[in-house]
Amino acid sequence: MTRATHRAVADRPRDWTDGHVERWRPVLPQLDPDVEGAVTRMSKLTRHLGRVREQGVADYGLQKHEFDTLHGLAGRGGRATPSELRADLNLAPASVTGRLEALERRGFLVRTPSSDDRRRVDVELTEAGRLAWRKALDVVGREEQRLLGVLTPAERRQLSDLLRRVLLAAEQPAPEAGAGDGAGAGAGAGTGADRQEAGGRHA
Amino acid sequence: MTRATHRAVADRPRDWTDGHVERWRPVLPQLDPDVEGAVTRMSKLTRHLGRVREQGVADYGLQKHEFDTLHGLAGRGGRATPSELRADLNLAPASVTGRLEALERRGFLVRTPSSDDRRRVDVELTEAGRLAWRKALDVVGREEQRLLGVLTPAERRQLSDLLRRVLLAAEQPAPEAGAGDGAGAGAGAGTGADRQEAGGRHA
DNA sequence: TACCGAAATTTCGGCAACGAAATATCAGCG
DNA sequence: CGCTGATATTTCGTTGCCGAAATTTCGGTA
Repeated sequence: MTRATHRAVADRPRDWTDGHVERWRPVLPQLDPDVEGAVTRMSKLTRHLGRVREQGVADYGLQKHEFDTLHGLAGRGGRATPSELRADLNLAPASVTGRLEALERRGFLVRTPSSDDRRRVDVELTEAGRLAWRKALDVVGREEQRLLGVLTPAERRQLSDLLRRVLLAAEQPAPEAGAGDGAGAGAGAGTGADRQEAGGRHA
Repeated sequence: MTRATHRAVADRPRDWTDGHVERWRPVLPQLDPDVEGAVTRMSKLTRHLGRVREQGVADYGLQKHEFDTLHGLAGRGGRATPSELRADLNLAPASVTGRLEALERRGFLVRTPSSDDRRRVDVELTEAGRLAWRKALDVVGREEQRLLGVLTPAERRQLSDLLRRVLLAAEQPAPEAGAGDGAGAGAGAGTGADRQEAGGRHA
């Protein structure tokens, strides 16, 4: 694909990540720029969206994590167990408790012990909760749409498909290091750098 | 590798996100599955890599955020100012101070007031720091390589390119809500769900 | 019925990140 | 030279998240 059938690489506009990867080149030449670039961009984008959510949602008296919790709950139809939320929101169990407690105090949801299985708790969105969620919803979605909107529908599909394949690999247990060990690997050292929680505020 | 690029949609293996998006469908039908899918997957992948970094790096006596800091420093050739690190790692200024202090105590870096501009501080990687970074490096890169390795080089390039276009949009100030406003938007509500970064903790 | 391992949720202790304000220094200008 | 606004970094106080342990309940088995 070095074929350069279309536009020369140099002509394309560069984003922050291009510069970032370039700075790394001399330090770790064996690093694959596309692996590095893709991973870094995903991190930055995730971060960026998080920040937007934080700000946009603030106008409705919510914090990002509060909105996310309500959102996760709404996604389950307004009813869920802490365990389901824990999975959807990708949190430690202890964190779920904290979030639910705060939201319950604000009257956005109710927790009731499940009669069916008394280890469980049923979490349910209240009318106030659904309303708060609803109002903040558009703001959040608008940014995702604005960003992903620069791609054609076909390209979005393509992006999503590529990512699915990567994620399927991620969902597999990982083959235990041992093997190649330190030496070989050669892999692109994970830029860890900006990635990680640091990630995304733009520019 | 991975030759089977095409295959009926129905035949393709499903990842966690497929189920997630599917659950959302009835709640927000106007949501674009590909926007939602892509965003969710990026978030999950970022999260996953963070987790791997956390674990892998632990074998070398480092925590994710410590490694990331050393990594960012190494990426600048071993010398940088707190401000540069703040930008690369995308942290609040206060967080940088905390990280540097901890790493300095461990002898992985040194901070010295810049003689040139006395507001500044020069941060420099020590030999011990570079060594710790170096040893943990392979572990981290291996996972990125494993995951992105399921794509062909051309596909990786494609992924990186698609993301660059999205990020370029993100790097632009955002067009101030007001405009189209509420109505349209319809966009895919930010699944907020698992997205959002918790912030890493130690091993 | 009594017991045992597994599962769901909460409590506890500690840590890192953040926002805001403080401190020190620089650069420009009358 | 001394004032003013901007920049770099640190300090302070708060908060959410996490890991581990505790608690309660379930499901199966003798």
